[in-house]
Amino acid sequence: MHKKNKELANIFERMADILEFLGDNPYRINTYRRVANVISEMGEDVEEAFYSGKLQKISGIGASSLLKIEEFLKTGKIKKFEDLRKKVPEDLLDLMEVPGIGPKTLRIAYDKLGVRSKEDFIKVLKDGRLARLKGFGEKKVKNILRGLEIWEKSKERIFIIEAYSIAEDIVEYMKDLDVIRDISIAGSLRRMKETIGDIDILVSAEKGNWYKIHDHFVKYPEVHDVLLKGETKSSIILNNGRQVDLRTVEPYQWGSALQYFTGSKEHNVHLRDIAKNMGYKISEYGIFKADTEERVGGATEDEIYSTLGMQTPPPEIREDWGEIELAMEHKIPELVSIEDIKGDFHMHTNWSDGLNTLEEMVEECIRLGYQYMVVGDHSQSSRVANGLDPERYREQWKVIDKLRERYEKEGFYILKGCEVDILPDGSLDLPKDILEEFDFVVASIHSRFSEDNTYRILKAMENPYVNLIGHPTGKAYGQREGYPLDMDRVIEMAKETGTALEINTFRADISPEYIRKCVEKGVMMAVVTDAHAVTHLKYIKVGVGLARRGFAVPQYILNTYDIEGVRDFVKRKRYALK
DNA sequence: GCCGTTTTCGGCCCGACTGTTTTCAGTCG
Repeated sequence: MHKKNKELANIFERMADILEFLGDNPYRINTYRRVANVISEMGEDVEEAFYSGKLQKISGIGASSLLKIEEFLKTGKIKKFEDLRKKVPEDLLDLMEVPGIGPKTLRIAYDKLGVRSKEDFIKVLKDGRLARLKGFGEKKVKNILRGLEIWEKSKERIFIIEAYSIAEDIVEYMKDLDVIRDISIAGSLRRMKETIGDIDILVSAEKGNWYKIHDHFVKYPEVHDVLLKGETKSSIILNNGRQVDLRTVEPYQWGSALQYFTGSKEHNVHLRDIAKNMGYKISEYGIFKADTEERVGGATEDEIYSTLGMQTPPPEIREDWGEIELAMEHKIPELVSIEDIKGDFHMHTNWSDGLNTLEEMVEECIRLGYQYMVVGDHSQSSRVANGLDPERYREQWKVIDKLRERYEKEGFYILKGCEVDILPDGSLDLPKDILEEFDFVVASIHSRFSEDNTYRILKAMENPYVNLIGHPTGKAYGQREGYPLDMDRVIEMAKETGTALEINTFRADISPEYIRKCVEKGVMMAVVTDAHAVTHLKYIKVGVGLARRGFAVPQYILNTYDIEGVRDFVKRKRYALK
């Protein structure tokens, strides 16, 4: 994220916390949070947006916020924030994030027990002084202490792939019960957000079976702690520290509940606003006429949206970043889907740093229903990854040729490829004579991660044999921020040279905003797993989710083309640039 | 603090769960 966006968003978030502690108007507090959210999610530099006048047009950011933003951009500070922060100890604001602790609790501890720091607060929890106050008690204190433990453990959000596999396991476990009618992942995970807070799972069943379902849920073998257990909602903490929420609804409420719990919050707020203006009311129980309370739908998500005269936006784009307006005009295109994917362009075998053999990778690709795959082991300068020199690539090709004899009869194609290093000067780690023998070449940067690498990528794209730029931004989730990069120039050059850009499932290194830009400019992209093991390959559906968040249509996703289309793509660039 | 083809003032989502309560307050999503 752009640095100033982050700073500004934090300030607005902080001001909201302070105002909440002070007992200010909740709607003002909500506004501050909304502003923080818009700034952090807008995907472009807040300073540029301010001076281009774009920021002024965004609904939810009014005159007063704009003044504060301007003040920050000019002076680096906001006076109102400086004044406010003197009124509340920093420590107490941090504690507001802890599950079970809210502003009212802290305020009482502050006023009645003189609590000024985290240590003070833990002390009054443990010595029983808080428990003796009116409205408090043993259990409340115990809950807060447990909340503190959980908070320490899971401060960060989880990467989508980890969340996805946890959620899939639980869904499988829940399916043991035959009384469940529908079950789905909801929340930010269904929206395929790059990082996930809590995992939400939604179930529909006849009301009489709800108790049984929640009972089964809290007995999941990986449960460390049960936060709450009810007839409609339960929450558990797993041994790995992750929280999972389960909700139950009646089958006739399935669509409205799924819509509601998928969010995003911003999408739902906007949608409810539209519904209200049209004389409807939406809740997790259905869509109702506002005046008569008559229920007009809610069994499916489509019933909700179509009642409002809208297309149903795919979950991945429900972020209130323009999808609602498009849905009203019925202009959301058919986005790329997992069914469109005919192959994977980037994976490693045990010839370099992969875990599995070539044949094992082939078998899994066939199991996934692919028509082709690109074997893309590292090149020689990636020594830690056991990169291949030309001689070893040629040996690997002999193995591939053998496998081809067997599989091409079945209509499955193994493409000879590589992930060639882009060297510091932008040249490639392999000579021309071998490059031209590959069917498909991925080129990536694996060194000098802190420098501006724009020129290296631009130069690599000018090479007629480079078909795909691997993890273009260099970001590796949880390990590394990306290197400084002029992504707009990269996108332009990709268009000019006929090179594709990678949507890398395990790194999530290209943001939805840039994917959207690629689609607008007509730049080809490829969804890849960058799999280093057989078990990684199936997560391509997460990569497709990331692509969908960027409004990617099949036309600009290379995996949707058949083997001939892929070969044409490679040929076109070679002819054009040679 | 923000917004307005009903409004420039008066709304802004609201229901579930828990704990401490005898009817509700705080927190969460």
